[in-house]
Amino acid sequence: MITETDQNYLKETYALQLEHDHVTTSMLADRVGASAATVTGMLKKLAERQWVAYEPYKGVTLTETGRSIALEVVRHHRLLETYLSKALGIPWDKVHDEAERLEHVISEYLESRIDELLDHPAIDPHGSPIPAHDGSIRESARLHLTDVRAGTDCEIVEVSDRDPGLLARLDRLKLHPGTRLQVLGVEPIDGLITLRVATESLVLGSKTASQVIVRIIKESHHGRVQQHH
Amino acid sequence: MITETDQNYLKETYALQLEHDHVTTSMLADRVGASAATVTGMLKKLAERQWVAYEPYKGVTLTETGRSIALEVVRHHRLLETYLSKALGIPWDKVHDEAERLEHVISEYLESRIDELLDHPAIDPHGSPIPAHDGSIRESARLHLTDVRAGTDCEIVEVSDRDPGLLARLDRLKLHPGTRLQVLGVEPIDGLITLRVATESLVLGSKTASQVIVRIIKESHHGRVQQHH
DNA sequence: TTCGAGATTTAGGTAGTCCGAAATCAATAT
DNA sequence: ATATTGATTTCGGACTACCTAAATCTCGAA
Repeated sequence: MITETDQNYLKETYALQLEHDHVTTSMLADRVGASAATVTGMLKKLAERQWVAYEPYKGVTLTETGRSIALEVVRHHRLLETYLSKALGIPWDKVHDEAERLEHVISEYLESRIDELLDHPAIDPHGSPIPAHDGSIRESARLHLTDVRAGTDCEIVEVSDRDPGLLARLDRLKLHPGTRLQVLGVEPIDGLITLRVATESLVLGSKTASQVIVRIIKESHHGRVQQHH
Repeated sequence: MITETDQNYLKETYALQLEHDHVTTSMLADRVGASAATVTGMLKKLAERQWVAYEPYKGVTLTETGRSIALEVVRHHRLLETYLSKALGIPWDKVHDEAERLEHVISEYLESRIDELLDHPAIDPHGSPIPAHDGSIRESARLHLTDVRAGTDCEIVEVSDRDPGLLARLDRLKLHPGTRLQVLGVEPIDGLITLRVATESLVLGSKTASQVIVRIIKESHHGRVQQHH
């Protein structure tokens, strides 16, 4: 039997694999909010059940089975976020925490009712793609705002949903998925990024900017886009 | 910290107290789906936390604190059933199981959004009263259809929500909260009850009839209403 | 009033998830 | 090549919720 804990470990492993090519015990410990010792134990269990490939001291990778379990949970999470936002009018900085608990308990039947009612949405309120029922998902390139050169025109594609404070702030600054912006400058030491959004200009710290994923509309002439390390 | 298990034990104890004046270990074991031994252990724990008064070999009673925890869970359950039925169009024989899992994980905030959206409903789809936010609830007299004399006119007030098969059957027979009916006869040995609903007449077994709660509209002349044992 | 039958509790055990502390490993700097 | 450091695993232990089997209690029938 699969528990909520299992689902969370697999879901976070999936999320970490998108951002890093190597997922470690401590990264997972940080995400699931348990000690490294606990995570080691859980990874052994998950490996036994063939949901992850686990190499002690090396790290962890989802198996095909593990990935599809993770995607099912992610689908629940993102459908719920979308539903809570659209149907119940719950603000976007509150939907994540609620969905985090609901995602484990809704039936496949309720999932499909919600999906129909929303007319099979493709993205959630934070711009993240919602996996289809069959587990297919378009994982976009994930270009972080911190990695964009000065002079480039972009559109916000996705913002991290896990920090309500960040979301409330982005909301006040009118930075949402779909928002167009131009990177005016990148301050090299502290990584401060100056943006123009509509007619206003504003400055973001690198912590905030790293949580914003964009796609390029018009490249700067003066150089190439840096890759996210 | 209060767990989902705690909530379930308290909720079922509350439900049993409405139907019986004495709640025993085995009744609770049956409801929560655990062995009697497990229930004994849990009752000791719940008593320690002052949520129930527990007298070994005698039975269990909710304390004031325990009752208000139970009512909070019941409120979640019934609001969710109502929401799933009205907003999502989920049939009434499916809402119970779904609500059973959701009731433990919705926030107070989501609870109040749902309550507002439904315009503070007083009863759920099965006719059960929804406790108010402050824990107040009108617990009606609970007269079972099995205890009504022949010749009496009644209206269905409430039907048990926990057996989907029963609900599907009642639905086919058009027996819902609000339905008017007349008891034509009670067969004394097997307890078969003959009803007239609108222009049709039908026969119910006592198992089914015991799950239907009615209120009397016009008493039979020929005797008094028997009390539920 | 004693005896059972049935209900209940006690005893002993399992599985899952977590912890801190100690031991071990890997990778880097010297 | 080795020592150190930081990450990781191992170890021993805690807690919750569950089980079965055995012991115990309660209460009604004889």
